[in-house]
Amino acid sequence: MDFESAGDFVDRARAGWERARPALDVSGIEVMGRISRIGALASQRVERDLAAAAVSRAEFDVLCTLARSDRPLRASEVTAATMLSGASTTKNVDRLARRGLVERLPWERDGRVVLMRLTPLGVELVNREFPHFLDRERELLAGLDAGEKAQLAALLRKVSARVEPAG
Amino acid sequence: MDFESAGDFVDRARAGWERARPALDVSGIEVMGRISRIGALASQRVERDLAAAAVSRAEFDVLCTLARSDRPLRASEVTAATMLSGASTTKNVDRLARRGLVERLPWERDGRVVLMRLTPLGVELVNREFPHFLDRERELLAGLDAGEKAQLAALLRKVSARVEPAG
DNA sequence: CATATCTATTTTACTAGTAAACTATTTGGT
DNA sequence: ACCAAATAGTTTACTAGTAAAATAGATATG
Repeated sequence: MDFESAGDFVDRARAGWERARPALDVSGIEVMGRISRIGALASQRVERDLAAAAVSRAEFDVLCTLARSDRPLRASEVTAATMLSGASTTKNVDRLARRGLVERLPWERDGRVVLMRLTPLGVELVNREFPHFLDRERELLAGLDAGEKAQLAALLRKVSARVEPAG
Repeated sequence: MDFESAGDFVDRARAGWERARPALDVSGIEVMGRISRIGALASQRVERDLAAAAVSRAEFDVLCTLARSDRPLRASEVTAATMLSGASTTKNVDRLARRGLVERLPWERDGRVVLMRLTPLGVELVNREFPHFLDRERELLAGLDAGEKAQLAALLRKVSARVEPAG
């Protein structure tokens, strides 16, 4: 097998390390290096797709989090789902609320809490854009057959279980 | 199998979508959703580890890119490896050069090009920190045996081949 | 051999994200 | 009931990243 032609970014990085630091076992980057790289590339593509709807990736994450919930969510629940800081949630929701895509509600049981939910306009945006998002994700995985996708998902779930803060 | 207890973040997201939008096939998120989530969590951990050396993740990426190369690299080559913009490379290298970890060289064959390489101090930092980085990556994958890691790496390489811009 | 065009990097002006301080509210101890 | 401590969210002050303009050098064409 021709090394250069078969190699992706991580194969090249690994070859570099093995030449530069032969004593180190760098095999660990085979998995995490690819996860970082694929994640970053996928994120860029999705961001470009979403430009049409004039929402950022982070804003879309907020919208999707609310869209798949069967009840209004607290700001802190949205923060946990999006992996951004609480301050970012405030900013993103401010912007989305100004555009009429999301609304804030008080919670009668605790005045500190702010509940958030999609407006009809927000629901409409998600109904329009989320299918395109799914198409893009399917396209990124088009090199794998159904069995490989299932295997990959199962292995990643196993990693996820260990990496998730509360898991 | 108890659904709630087995689920990671993506299992919960998928269950939400299946309740909220039963008509959509959201199985695509099983892979890309986990890649994004694991990537973001891993990135946070690594960033925290690197705080000890007072370098950011992005700066460490620059240092590692130079460390594994057998020749000085152009600014544009560093940019391609780090997945950030050219403007970011300038900023990161400015900071690293100010700290004496990296140096810029002119290239006699083309005056527009800037070559970059580690200083001895930069080499030292990578020699000290890169092993910790590898330890962290190994720890994140501790839930998998060697065969599973190899399988996961192979499947990710297949995705990578399709997603890489020039692949 | 000009000079227009292209290319590599840096600079500028701006946006997004964050940690820490702040505000408002609740809770628990007495 | 009162007040200290804890909690939820927002604001502030700052940093990192970017797109587009600017700079400087190379290349090609008449």
